[in-house]
Amino acid sequence: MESTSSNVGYACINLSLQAEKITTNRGMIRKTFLTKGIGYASELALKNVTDLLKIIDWNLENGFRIFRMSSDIFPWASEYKLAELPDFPDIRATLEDIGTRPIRLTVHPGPFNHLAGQGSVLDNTIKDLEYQSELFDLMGLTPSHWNKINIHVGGTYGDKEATLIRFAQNFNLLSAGLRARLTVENDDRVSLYTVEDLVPLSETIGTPIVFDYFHHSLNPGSQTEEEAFLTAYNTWDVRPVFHFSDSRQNHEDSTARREAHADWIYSPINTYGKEVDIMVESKMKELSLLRMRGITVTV
DNA sequence: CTGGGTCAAGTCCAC
DNA sequence: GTGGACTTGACCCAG
Repeated sequence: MESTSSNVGYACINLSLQAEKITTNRGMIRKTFLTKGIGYASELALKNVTDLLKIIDWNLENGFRIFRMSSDIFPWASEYKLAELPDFPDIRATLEDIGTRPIRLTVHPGPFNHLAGQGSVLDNTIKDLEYQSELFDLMGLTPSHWNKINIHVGGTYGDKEATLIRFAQNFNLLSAGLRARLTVENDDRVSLYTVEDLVPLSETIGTPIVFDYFHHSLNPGSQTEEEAFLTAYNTWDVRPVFHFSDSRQNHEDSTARREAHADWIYSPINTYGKEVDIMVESKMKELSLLRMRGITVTV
Protein backbone atom coordinates (compact mmCIF):
# COMPACT_ATOMS: atom_id res chain seq x y z
CA MET A 1 0.00 0.00 0.00
CA GLU A 2 1.41 3.39 -0.96
CA SER A 3 2.05 6.14 1.52
CA THR A 4 2.60 9.74 0.58
CA SER A 5 5.78 10.83 2.30
CA SER A 6 9.31 9.57 2.78
CA ASN A 7 9.92 6.72 5.15
CA VAL A 8 12.84 5.18 6.94
CA GLY A 9 12.99 1.49 7.73
CA TYR A 10 15.27 -1.37 8.64
CA ALA A 11 16.00 -4.90 7.51
CA CYS A 12 14.68 -8.30 8.51
CA ILE A 13 15.17 -8.35 12.27
CA ASN A 14 13.48 -6.43 15.08
CA LEU A 15 15.78 -6.66 18.08
CA SER A 16 13.13 -5.53 20.56
CA LEU A 17 10.77 -8.35 19.54
CA GLN A 18 13.52 -10.90 18.96
CA ALA A 19 14.17 -10.70 22.70
CA GLU A 20 10.65 -12.08 23.15
CA LYS A 21 11.28 -14.84 20.61
CA ILE A 22 9.30 -13.06 17.93
CA THR A 23 11.30 -13.74 14.78
CA THR A 24 10.85 -14.70 11.14
CA ASN A 25 14.11 -16.58 10.71
CA ARG A 26 13.19 -20.04 11.92
CA GLY A 27 14.87 -22.62 9.72
CA MET A 28 16.66 -25.94 9.75
CA ILE A 29 19.74 -27.61 8.40
CA ARG A 30 19.55 -30.04 5.52
CA LYS A 31 19.62 -33.13 7.69
CA THR A 32 16.57 -31.99 9.62
CA PHE A 33 14.71 -31.14 6.43
CA LEU A 34 15.45 -34.59 5.04
CA THR A 35 14.18 -36.22 8.23
CA LYS A 36 11.18 -34.08 9.03
CA GLY A 37 10.13 -32.92 5.58
CA ILE A 38 7.66 -30.24 4.60
CA GLY A 39 5.42 -30.84 7.59
CA TYR A 40 8.04 -29.25 9.81
CA ALA A 41 8.85 -26.62 7.18
CA SER A 42 5.15 -25.74 7.20
CA GLU A 43 5.12 -25.45 10.99
CA LEU A 44 8.10 -23.10 10.99
CA ALA A 45 6.77 -21.09 8.05
CA LEU A 46 3.45 -20.51 9.82
CA LYS A 47 5.27 -19.32 12.93
CA ASN A 48 7.48 -17.06 10.83
CA VAL A 49 4.54 -15.54 8.98
CA THR A 50 2.57 -15.08 12.20
CA ASP A 51 5.52 -13.26 13.74
CA LEU A 52 6.01 -11.22 10.58
CA LEU A 53 2.54 -9.78 11.13
CA LYS A 54 3.50 -8.94 14.72
CA ILE A 55 6.68 -7.21 13.58
CA ILE A 56 4.77 -5.25 10.96
CA ASP A 57 2.21 -4.11 13.51
CA TRP A 58 5.03 -3.13 15.88
CA ASN A 59 6.48 -1.10 13.01
CA LEU A 60 3.21 0.71 12.38
CA GLU A 61 2.76 1.45 16.08
CA ASN A 62 6.28 2.87 16.15
CA GLY A 63 6.10 4.92 12.98
CA PHE A 64 8.03 2.66 10.58
CA ARG A 65 6.25 2.47 7.25
CA ILE A 66 8.83 0.55 5.25
CA PHE A 67 10.31 -2.81 6.16
CA ARG A 68 12.52 -5.36 4.46
CA MET A 69 11.25 -8.87 5.06
CA SER A 70 13.62 -11.76 5.63
CA SER A 71 14.17 -13.96 2.58
CA ASP A 72 14.12 -17.03 4.80
CA ILE A 73 10.53 -17.05 6.02
CA PHE A 74 9.88 -20.36 4.27
CA PRO A 75 12.62 -22.90 5.08
CA TRP A 76 13.80 -24.78 1.98
CA ALA A 77 11.26 -22.97 -0.16
CA SER A 78 12.97 -24.15 -3.32
CA GLU A 79 12.03 -27.75 -2.53
CA TYR A 80 8.23 -27.49 -2.57
CA LYS A 81 5.32 -25.37 -3.71
CA LEU A 82 3.85 -23.14 -1.03
CA ALA A 83 0.39 -24.54 -1.65
CA GLU A 84 1.67 -28.00 -0.69
CA LEU A 85 2.33 -26.97 2.88
CA PRO A 86 -0.19 -28.48 5.33
CA ASP A 87 -0.64 -25.07 6.97
CA PHE A 88 -1.05 -23.24 3.68
CA PRO A 89 -4.61 -22.02 4.39
CA ASP A 90 -3.49 -20.34 7.62
CA ILE A 91 -0.31 -19.08 6.00
CA ARG A 92 -2.23 -17.59 3.11
CA ALA A 93 -4.76 -15.93 5.41
CA THR A 94 -1.92 -14.35 7.40
CA LEU A 95 -0.17 -13.16 4.24
CA GLU A 96 -3.44 -11.62 3.04
CA ASP A 97 -3.72 -9.85 6.37
CA ILE A 98 -0.18 -8.55 6.05
CA GLY A 99 -0.99 -7.27 2.56
CA THR A 100 -3.66 -4.94 3.95
CA ARG A 101 -1.26 -3.14 6.28
CA PRO A 102 -0.19 0.41 5.30
CA ILE A 103 3.50 -0.38 5.05
CA ARG A 104 5.92 -0.69 2.15
CA LEU A 105 7.38 -4.19 2.14
CA THR A 106 10.50 -5.18 0.20
CA VAL A 107 12.87 -8.14 -0.02
CA HIS A 108 16.56 -8.56 -0.73
CA PRO A 109 17.10 -12.20 -1.75
CA GLY A 110 20.42 -13.82 -0.91
CA PRO A 111 23.81 -13.50 -2.56
CA PHE A 112 23.34 -16.86 -4.23
CA ASN A 113 21.02 -15.32 -6.78
CA HIS A 114 22.84 -14.70 -10.05
CA LEU A 115 20.49 -13.88 -12.87
CA ALA A 116 23.46 -13.66 -15.22
CA GLY A 117 24.48 -17.18 -14.23
CA GLN A 118 24.08 -20.32 -16.28
CA GLY A 119 22.71 -23.82 -15.83
CA SER A 120 21.69 -24.75 -12.30
CA VAL A 121 22.83 -21.39 -10.95
CA LEU A 122 20.32 -19.65 -13.18
CA ASP A 123 17.63 -22.25 -12.48
CA ASN A 124 18.02 -21.84 -8.72
CA THR A 125 18.02 -18.06 -9.04
CA ILE A 126 14.77 -18.04 -11.00
CA LYS A 127 13.16 -20.43 -8.52
CA ASP A 128 14.17 -18.30 -5.53
CA LEU A 129 13.14 -15.00 -7.10
CA GLU A 130 9.80 -16.37 -8.29
CA TYR A 131 9.05 -17.59 -4.79
CA GLN A 132 9.69 -14.13 -3.39
CA SER A 133 7.36 -12.70 -6.02
CA GLU A 134 4.71 -15.28 -5.17
CA LEU A 135 4.79 -14.08 -1.56
CA PHE A 136 3.83 -10.58 -2.68
CA ASP A 137 1.14 -12.07 -4.92
CA LEU A 138 -0.29 -13.99 -1.96
CA MET A 139 -0.37 -10.72 -0.02
CA GLY A 140 -2.56 -9.34 -2.77
CA LEU A 141 -0.01 -6.70 -3.76
CA THR A 142 -0.04 -5.51 -7.36
CA PRO A 143 3.34 -6.08 -9.01
CA SER A 144 5.42 -2.90 -9.07
CA HIS A 145 8.70 -1.53 -7.87
CA TRP A 146 6.86 -0.31 -4.77
CA ASN A 147 7.48 -3.81 -3.39
CA LYS A 148 10.94 -4.27 -4.75
CA ILE A 149 12.72 -7.58 -5.07
CA ASN A 150 16.25 -6.27 -5.00
CA ILE A 151 19.37 -8.17 -6.05
CA HIS A 152 22.93 -7.57 -7.10
CA VAL A 153 24.16 -8.70 -10.49
CA GLY A 154 26.32 -11.00 -8.40
CA GLY A 155 29.51 -11.37 -10.41
CA THR A 156 31.26 -10.24 -13.57
CA TYR A 157 32.37 -13.61 -14.95
CA GLY A 158 35.43 -11.79 -16.21
CA ASP A 159 33.44 -9.50 -18.50
CA LYS A 160 31.21 -6.83 -16.98
CA GLU A 161 29.39 -5.85 -20.15
CA ALA A 162 28.76 -9.36 -21.49
CA THR A 163 27.43 -10.33 -18.08
CA LEU A 164 24.95 -7.45 -18.09
CA ILE A 165 23.74 -8.53 -21.53
CA ARG A 166 23.20 -12.06 -20.23
CA PHE A 167 21.37 -10.63 -17.22
CA ALA A 168 19.06 -8.71 -19.55
CA GLN A 169 18.41 -11.81 -21.69
CA ASN A 170 17.63 -13.96 -18.68
CA PHE A 171 15.32 -11.25 -17.34
CA ASN A 172 12.95 -12.30 -20.12
CA LEU A 173 12.66 -15.76 -18.56
CA LEU A 174 10.97 -14.29 -15.48
CA SER A 175 7.24 -13.98 -14.87
CA ALA A 176 5.61 -10.63 -15.56
CA GLY A 177 5.02 -10.05 -11.85
CA LEU A 178 8.65 -10.66 -11.00
CA ARG A 179 9.89 -8.50 -13.87
CA ALA A 180 7.72 -5.68 -12.55
CA ARG A 181 9.25 -5.95 -9.07
CA LEU A 182 12.94 -6.57 -9.73
CA THR A 183 15.57 -3.93 -8.94
CA VAL A 184 19.38 -3.97 -9.03
CA GLU A 185 21.82 -2.44 -6.56
CA ASN A 186 25.33 -0.96 -6.91
CA ASP A 187 28.17 -3.01 -5.38
CA ASP A 188 30.74 -2.17 -2.74
CA ARG A 189 33.82 -3.62 -4.49
CA VAL A 190 35.61 -1.92 -7.36
CA SER A 191 35.62 -5.05 -9.50
CA LEU A 192 31.82 -5.08 -9.49
CA TYR A 193 29.10 -2.69 -10.61
CA THR A 194 28.78 1.03 -9.92
CA VAL A 195 25.53 2.91 -10.48
CA GLU A 196 26.95 4.10 -13.79
CA ASP A 197 27.75 0.53 -14.82
CA LEU A 198 24.13 -0.48 -14.23
CA VAL A 199 22.56 2.28 -16.31
CA PRO A 200 22.65 0.41 -19.65
CA LEU A 201 21.00 -2.58 -17.97
CA SER A 202 18.34 -0.37 -16.45
CA GLU A 203 17.68 1.27 -19.81
CA THR A 204 17.37 -2.09 -21.56
CA ILE A 205 14.99 -3.87 -19.19
CA GLY A 206 13.43 -1.01 -17.22
CA THR A 207 14.76 -2.23 -13.90
CA PRO A 208 15.36 0.64 -11.44
CA ILE A 209 18.69 1.05 -9.69
CA VAL A 210 18.81 0.97 -5.91
CA PHE A 211 21.43 3.47 -4.77
CA ASP A 212 23.42 2.29 -1.78
CA TYR A 213 25.27 5.25 -0.25
CA PHE A 214 27.87 3.17 1.56
CA HIS A 215 28.60 0.95 -1.42
CA HIS A 216 29.01 4.07 -3.53
CA SER A 217 31.56 5.46 -1.09
CA LEU A 218 33.61 2.28 -1.52
CA ASN A 219 33.08 1.98 -5.27
CA PRO A 220 32.18 5.40 -6.69
CA GLY A 221 33.44 4.98 -10.22
CA SER A 222 33.60 8.44 -11.77
CA GLN A 223 30.49 9.85 -10.13
CA THR A 224 30.09 11.98 -7.03
CA GLU A 225 27.52 10.85 -4.48
CA GLU A 226 25.03 13.40 -5.77
CA GLU A 227 25.54 12.35 -9.39
CA ALA A 228 25.12 8.66 -8.59
CA PHE A 229 22.11 9.42 -6.40
CA LEU A 230 20.39 11.38 -9.18
CA THR A 231 21.35 8.83 -11.84
CA ALA A 232 19.72 6.09 -9.81
CA TYR A 233 16.79 8.32 -8.84
CA ASN A 234 15.92 8.90 -12.48
CA THR A 235 15.56 5.17 -13.17
CA TRP A 236 12.52 4.85 -10.86
CA ASP A 237 8.83 4.87 -11.71
CA VAL A 238 7.71 5.01 -8.06
CA ARG A 239 9.39 6.61 -5.06
CA PRO A 240 12.82 4.97 -4.83
CA VAL A 241 14.16 2.92 -1.97
CA PHE A 242 17.81 3.69 -1.32
CA HIS A 243 20.10 1.96 1.16
CA PHE A 244 22.04 3.71 3.89
CA SER A 245 24.63 2.55 6.39
CA ASP A 246 27.75 3.87 8.04
CA SER A 247 31.23 2.36 8.02
CA ARG A 248 32.17 0.19 10.97
CA GLN A 249 35.83 0.82 10.24
CA ASN A 250 35.44 4.61 10.38
CA HIS A 251 33.12 4.80 13.38
CA GLU A 252 33.48 1.77 15.62
CA ASP A 253 36.43 -0.52 14.95
CA SER A 254 39.44 0.55 12.91
CA THR A 255 40.37 -3.10 12.34
CA ALA A 256 37.04 -3.99 10.74
CA ARG A 257 36.80 -4.83 7.05
CA ARG A 258 36.15 -1.74 5.02
CA GLU A 259 32.85 -3.20 3.75
CA ALA A 260 31.53 -3.89 7.26
CA HIS A 261 28.45 -1.99 8.38
CA ALA A 262 28.41 -0.08 11.63
CA ASP A 263 26.09 -1.01 14.47
CA TRP A 264 24.67 2.49 14.54
CA ILE A 265 24.05 5.44 12.27
CA TYR A 266 26.30 8.48 12.67
CA SER A 267 25.92 10.51 9.48
CA PRO A 268 23.10 12.67 8.20
CA ILE A 269 21.36 11.28 5.14
CA ASN A 270 21.37 13.69 2.23
CA THR A 271 18.51 13.06 -0.18
CA TYR A 272 19.39 16.00 -2.41
CA GLY A 273 15.94 17.51 -2.17
CA LYS A 274 14.22 14.36 -3.42
CA GLU A 275 11.55 12.21 -1.81
CA VAL A 276 13.02 8.77 -1.30
CA ASP A 277 12.49 5.95 1.16
CA ILE A 278 15.59 4.93 3.08
CA MET A 279 16.39 1.36 4.04
CA VAL A 280 18.91 1.56 6.84
CA GLU A 281 21.31 -1.38 7.09
CA SER A 282 22.74 -1.18 10.59
CA LYS A 283 23.41 -4.00 12.99
CA MET A 284 21.34 -2.39 15.70
CA LYS A 285 18.29 -2.39 13.46
CA GLU A 286 15.26 -0.48 14.76
CA LEU A 287 17.26 0.65 17.79
CA SER A 288 19.63 2.66 15.61
CA LEU A 289 16.65 4.37 13.98
CA LEU A 290 14.98 5.17 17.28
CA ARG A 291 18.27 6.67 18.44
CA MET A 292 18.66 8.58 15.18
CA ARG A 293 15.23 10.22 15.33
CA GLY A 294 15.27 13.94 15.65
CA ILE A 295 19.01 14.11 15.08
CA THR A 296 19.49 13.54 11.39
CA VAL A 297 16.31 14.35 9.54
CA THR A 298 17.32 16.09 6.31
CA VAL A 299 14.72 14.59 4.02
C1' DC B 1 20.38 -25.16 29.08
C1' DT B 2 24.38 -23.69 26.92
C1' DG B 3 28.78 -23.48 24.12
C1' DG B 4 30.78 -24.79 20.18
C1' DG B 5 30.74 -26.85 15.71
C1' DT B 6 28.23 -26.74 11.73
C1' DC B 7 25.51 -25.19 8.17
C1' DA B 8 22.00 -25.08 0.61
C1' DA B 9 23.08 -22.16 -2.70
C1' DG B 10 27.83 -18.46 -6.00
C1' DT B 11 31.26 -15.27 -6.37
C1' DC B 12 34.94 -12.50 -4.94
C1' DC B 13 38.79 -11.50 -2.07
C1' DA B 14 42.01 -11.45 1.92
C1' DC B 15 44.94 -14.45 3.96
C1' DG C 1 43.60 -23.09 -1.75
C1' DT C 2 40.80 -22.05 2.09
C1' DG C 3 37.57 -19.50 4.60
C1' DG C 4 34.81 -15.36 5.41
C1' DA C 5 31.42 -12.30 3.86
C1' DC C 6 27.34 -11.13 1.66
C1' DT C 7 20.70 -8.34 3.02
C1' DT C 8 19.88 -11.22 8.35
C1' DG C 9 23.33 -15.83 12.31
C1' DA C 10 20.47 -19.87 13.48
C1' DC C 11 20.42 -24.89 14.22
C1' DC C 12 21.80 -29.05 16.43
C1' DC C 13 23.74 -31.82 19.77
C1' DA C 14 27.03 -33.25 23.19
C1' DG C 15 27.96 -32.43 27.67
